[in-house]
Amino acid sequence: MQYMDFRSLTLFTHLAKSLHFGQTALAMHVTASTLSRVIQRLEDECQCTLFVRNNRSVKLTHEGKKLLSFSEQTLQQWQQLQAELNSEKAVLRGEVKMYCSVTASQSHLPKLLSKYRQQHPHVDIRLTTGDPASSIERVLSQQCDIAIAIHTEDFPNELIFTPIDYVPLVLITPREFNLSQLKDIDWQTHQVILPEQGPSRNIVRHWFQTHCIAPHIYASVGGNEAIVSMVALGCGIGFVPQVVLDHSRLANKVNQIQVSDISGYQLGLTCLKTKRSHPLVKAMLQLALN
Amino acid sequence: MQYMDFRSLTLFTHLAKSLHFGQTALAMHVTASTLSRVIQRLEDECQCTLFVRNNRSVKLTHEGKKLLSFSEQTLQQWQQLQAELNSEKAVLRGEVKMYCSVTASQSHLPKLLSKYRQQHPHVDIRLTTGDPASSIERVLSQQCDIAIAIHTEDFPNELIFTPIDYVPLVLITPREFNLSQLKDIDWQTHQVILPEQGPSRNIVRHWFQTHCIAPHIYASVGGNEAIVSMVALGCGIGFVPQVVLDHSRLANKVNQIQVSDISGYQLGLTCLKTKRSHPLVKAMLQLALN
DNA sequence: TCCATATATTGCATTTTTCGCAAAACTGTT
DNA sequence: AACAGTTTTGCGAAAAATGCAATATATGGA
Repeated sequence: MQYMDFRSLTLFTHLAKSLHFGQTALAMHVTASTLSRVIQRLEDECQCTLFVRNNRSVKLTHEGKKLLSFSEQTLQQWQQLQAELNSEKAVLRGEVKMYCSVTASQSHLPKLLSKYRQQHPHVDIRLTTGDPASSIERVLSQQCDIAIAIHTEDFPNELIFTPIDYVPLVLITPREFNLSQLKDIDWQTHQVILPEQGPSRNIVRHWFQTHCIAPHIYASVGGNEAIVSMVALGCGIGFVPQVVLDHSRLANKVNQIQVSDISGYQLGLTCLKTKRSHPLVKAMLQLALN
Repeated sequence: MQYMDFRSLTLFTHLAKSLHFGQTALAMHVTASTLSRVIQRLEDECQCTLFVRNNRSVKLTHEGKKLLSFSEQTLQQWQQLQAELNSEKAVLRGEVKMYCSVTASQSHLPKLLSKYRQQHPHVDIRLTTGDPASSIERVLSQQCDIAIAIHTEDFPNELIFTPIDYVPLVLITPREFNLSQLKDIDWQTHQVILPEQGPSRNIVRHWFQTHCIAPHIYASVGGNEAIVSMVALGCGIGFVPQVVLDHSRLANKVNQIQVSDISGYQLGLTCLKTKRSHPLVKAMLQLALN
């Protein structure tokens, strides 16, 4: 007979909100298998079912809701106690080197950094921006401590990944083409601007493939901002991440078309596993979870 | 890096009140070594000292007090939640066989049983009374599920022991001898009634030994009640457990003398380790801890 | 209806953690 | 200085947790 612990409660709490084992497992840096067993143990200890789940859906039971309320309250009090106990000691000082794409530095970074600076005003943040594809390499080579990166299937095992946001891809068309729905598009006529590299490259290629479309390629360009520019100029149509568009000055020159069955990608913070417990890094990751 | 768990909190809470590793370890069925390390882990996680301790004294720090208050509150809420979750299921039914001495059945058992019956009215309790020395044997042979027993050094490993009370020994003298202080006693003159067997036998012998006293023995008798009788009759003086005296009708025929440096014994519940998790037994043990 | 896909769970080998015993270290007392 | 009572530590054994890979199962579409 084992005892309730705060880690299990944390996992439970996250799951109770996400209602998705895979996502919670990813966010909390465990495998789905581990998460599944943690929940099983919890149910064993509470002697009741917390989630009604088949392989397709996860729902919180009445008992689960009770535990959730207990759990949230307790964890919150625990955090507060910790804060009290470490109030003096925990004035974090030092330097954190970060890396992210130009886009991310405008979209997701500001909120994160402003919170961070507010909580830890004595920490210096050295930010480098550049090609998002380099994020992982930069972290691995320790050129930076934390990077904003995209989660891929072959994500290196020695890194941890903390999700920040899910970024969908949208199809954009020149405004003057006057296209507003997916079915308006004739893939034989309209030329397409593909991403030359980066994570969206494979996603887009895969999408064309499953739809048995052989697009007329106008150009393969590097950098999502460039795709927006070319589409805005009327060269063709293309897929870009939602955030890129949201922060583009050319957004009003194009039409957005939501494509339901194209997957986006998971944006998050990444750092070396070995640095996960480093106080400055830990504080940043913690922030991303809230 | 491990996480806070409710077992650690429970151990901590007990220790914070007993301020004695050995006692807490005994009460919570772990070794002192384990307890020590649990506390170390706790301190490690809180990043502060919870107890100032050398090998002679244990004191709760300011941080310790904060954690204690958190801990008590949380554990209490947890218990309540568990009660809510299991409210229907947990109507305990069945039979528990108990064994204890006649004295204990009058002194410590009533409170325990009345609480138990109140909480679990559908549980039948079969009580057998008899020689306290047989307690352990009865439990081992499964003639009973739980017994009130005295904790000894060579307590069997396959049993668990849950303390109920510490029973001091007192020196009693016939009222007419008019003795009220230890130093009034001339061990050359006054004859002594020794327990023939039982746990107090060794304690008393040891006490005489460390004080270099070779008592004049009037008689060795079996059963503490008998000692009280003989002392009351004026045959001599002797040591008996405080509880025995408190429940004796002859208490007013003798004088009590507190002897500071004679140890008493630990009274508690005992049962087979294997039965510890049996619901009916568990409920009883739980009761003894409060 | 059957298949492809997404998702939770389980078997198993490995790693990590915990436990208890015995010995050591420490401290106040005789 | 030896002792007695307590806490702590070293260490080997046992237990628990974890990740990977395989399995089971439900859902939606061809």
